[in-house]
Amino acid sequence: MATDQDGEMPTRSRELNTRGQRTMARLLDAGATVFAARGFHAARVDDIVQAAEASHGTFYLYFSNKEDLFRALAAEAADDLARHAQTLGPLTPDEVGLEVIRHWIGGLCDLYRRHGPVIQAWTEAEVSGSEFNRLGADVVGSYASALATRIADVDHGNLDPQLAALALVTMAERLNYYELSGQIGLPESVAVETLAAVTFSAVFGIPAPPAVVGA
Amino acid sequence: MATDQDGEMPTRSRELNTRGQRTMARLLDAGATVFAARGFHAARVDDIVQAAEASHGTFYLYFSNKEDLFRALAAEAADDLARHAQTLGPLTPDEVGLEVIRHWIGGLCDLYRRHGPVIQAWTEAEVSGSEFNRLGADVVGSYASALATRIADVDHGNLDPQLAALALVTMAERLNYYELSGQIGLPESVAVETLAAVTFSAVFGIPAPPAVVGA
Amino acid sequence: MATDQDGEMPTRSRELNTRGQRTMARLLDAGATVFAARGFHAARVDDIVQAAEASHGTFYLYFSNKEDLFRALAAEAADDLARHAQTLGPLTPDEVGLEVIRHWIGGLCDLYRRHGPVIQAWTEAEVSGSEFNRLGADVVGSYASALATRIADVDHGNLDPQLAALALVTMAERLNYYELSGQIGLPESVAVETLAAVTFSAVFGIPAPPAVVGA
Amino acid sequence: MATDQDGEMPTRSRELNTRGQRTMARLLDAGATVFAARGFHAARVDDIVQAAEASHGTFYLYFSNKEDLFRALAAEAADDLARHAQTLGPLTPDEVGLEVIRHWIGGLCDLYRRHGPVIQAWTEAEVSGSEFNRLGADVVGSYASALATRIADVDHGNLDPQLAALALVTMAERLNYYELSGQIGLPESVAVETLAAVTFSAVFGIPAPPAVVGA
DNA sequence: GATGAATGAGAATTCATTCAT
DNA sequence: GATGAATGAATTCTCATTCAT
Repeated sequence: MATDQDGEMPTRSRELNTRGQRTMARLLDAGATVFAARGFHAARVDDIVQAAEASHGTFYLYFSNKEDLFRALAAEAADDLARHAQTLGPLTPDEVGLEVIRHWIGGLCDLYRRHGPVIQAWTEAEVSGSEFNRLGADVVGSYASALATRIADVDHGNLDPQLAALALVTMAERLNYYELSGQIGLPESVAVETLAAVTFSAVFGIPAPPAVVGA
Repeated sequence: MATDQDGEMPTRSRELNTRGQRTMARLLDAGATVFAARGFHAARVDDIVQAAEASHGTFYLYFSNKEDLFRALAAEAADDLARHAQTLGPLTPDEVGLEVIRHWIGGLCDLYRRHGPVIQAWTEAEVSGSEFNRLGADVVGSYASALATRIADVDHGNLDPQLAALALVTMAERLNYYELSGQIGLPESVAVETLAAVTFSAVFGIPAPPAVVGA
Repeated sequence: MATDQDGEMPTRSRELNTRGQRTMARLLDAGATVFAARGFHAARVDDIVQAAEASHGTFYLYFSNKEDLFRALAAEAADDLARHAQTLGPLTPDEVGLEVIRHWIGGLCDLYRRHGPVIQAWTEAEVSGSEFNRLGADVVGSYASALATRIADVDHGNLDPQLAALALVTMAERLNYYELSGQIGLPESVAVETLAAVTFSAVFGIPAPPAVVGA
Repeated sequence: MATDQDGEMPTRSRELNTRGQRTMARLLDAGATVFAARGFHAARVDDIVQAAEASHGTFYLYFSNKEDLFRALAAEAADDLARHAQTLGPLTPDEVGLEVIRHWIGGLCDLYRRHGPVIQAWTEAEVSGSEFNRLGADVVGSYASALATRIADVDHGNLDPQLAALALVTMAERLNYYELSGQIGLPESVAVETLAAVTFSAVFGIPAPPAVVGA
């Protein structure tokens, strides 16, 4: 009756009682840590298992392989980001509008920081065409279309809203990446400020109002 | 040009006669192809050797390992890019300035397209701290400081030139990445136009002059 | 009846109350099913446990391992067969003698069909020298000596009764095997008829009397 | 160009020079030995590799897995047997006919003895429906149809030629099996004699002529 | 009696690298 | 210069069995 043939889904197919849930959580945490430290490819199941203080067999009780665990982490990150992407309100060419942008990008940066390791690992996770590429593209797409909608409302005619939105979003994404990867070290607040200012200028074709000190 | 950082150097120390040069070229080509197709980690020496119609032994005659070959490809790409980064001239708040930006970004896009596979592979090549990360950061850094210099010349005071330049360069880089990876398909000319317009707005705080048809 | 050959005996030593008996029966049934479906080696304890809707722990409450459960099934089959082997009466060179043979072989076929999965699995169960080989040899031996006795009674001098009996029994066994394994599909009645006719001819050196229609 | 995607065929895809051929032969020999000693399931790649005095890696250079090596051995055995099956000439109800049968069955026994380990292992190799079952059924089928043709020529009307032939062939096969597996020890010559006599009786419905001493 | 989470030894497989020819 | 057979360390994954609840 049970069609036991497929490989992928030891997880979530079983009702787990408290002990099991805790073990699974431990494995997920360990996974996040290890992926962050070594990247997806270099991470060995053995590393994760050790970090989680579990046995090899236990790992495969909960996940069918390294990718399966990673998928769980990635899905969570993608959900959080996609949900946040929708929160951008209408934009006005004034200090209020700038604050809206600043707040939205700030939220993006926060999430990036929280899920950074996973996001970076999924960039690396597989080559063109993998499910993780799609996941990444979906997230970027969510942000881009949210922003595109607001740009289209303003529409001063000089920009393709879709494309401009995409460019601005990738800018935010990538600056976060460089910051997180430690290759370039800058205070976050400034980065958010800069990203917001560039976005504002691009959307309205005017300089961003001067930053209010202490904002 | 390559300054042989370490102990690995079976080659380039030897004068190669014609046959040897051709074999080496074949291996480099094959490497570029294979890295493009499968990414750095998934690429096996065996793949490269087969694509080059050479033997395993031959590979190790020219390169000390997979990374060594990749380094050669990456160094070439990095050189080309770093050289091009320097070509940005002074910017003016008019159609001429826009054209300068457009041309510079266009060149960047061309190079990205030419060396794309290698660039993507080096993003993936290794995690935080690897020599390839440094290489990538260096390239981005070259572009960013070239642009920062020009922004500082203008200086309308609302932006940190370093940071804004960095943001704008990552935007260009990342949009190219998405275009190349096929996850998002858009006509190049438009992308260049959009990147240039956003950059122009950011630098001068005014809308980019309308695009001249056919530019 | 089972004389517990060795140290393994978590069960059968204990009086089981009704619940326990039912659980054990469920496990035995599940075992038969799973061994039939996947063979001895490929059958996992997990498969059996799932089929029996029991837990892993429960399995080891009743059997010390997979082999132990299998032994129980095999012993039952072997008992049935050995008992039936003894039921062959004296043979006469006429229609009555043929009917005796036919009936005996028919019974063998019935039992083979009932216990087929287990019989097949024990063929596979282990290589040369295992206890299951011995079990199989014993069963074949029982049949062979029963038949040998009757052949010796007739003794037309051209055959070694032991050997001929063995050959004829293996014939019956193996034809059943092929039929059961589905590799060759033939109506049972015909198979019994053919086996009986060949046996009759071999024993008496004359053709079997023509089959009575509907026999 | 090379469609490198499938798993199964490192072998025979490469032109092997002498060294390679010898290694492959060593692995095949070792495989036959190990399969004979432990059976298909219990045989580990490691056993084979040790017997062949080769390394683990070398094994996978020539075969994609244990099954692949076994397939090679099985195919050879099946070929030999299928070819021999065709060599049965017309049967006459006299000493000559008996000799023909005796010779044919003798050949079968010889081949069984030569390829016995493999034949036994393939019986065990996998459960219902595997390619090895089919192989076995094919071989039995070849023998059965060769014999069926000769029985049909005689046709004394009391037997279904197909079925009788099948029964007689399985008898020969299985008696060999028991002999080889050592569960029952008998001099070969007698076994052949008995098998031939039973077959002769079944085909012609008369006793086999007395064996000529020294035949 | 029953459960099912945890264990860990064991087996398979891959692939970078070496080396004799 | 070139070859390709051989190597073996590293890694993944499976499954019988135990044990705390």
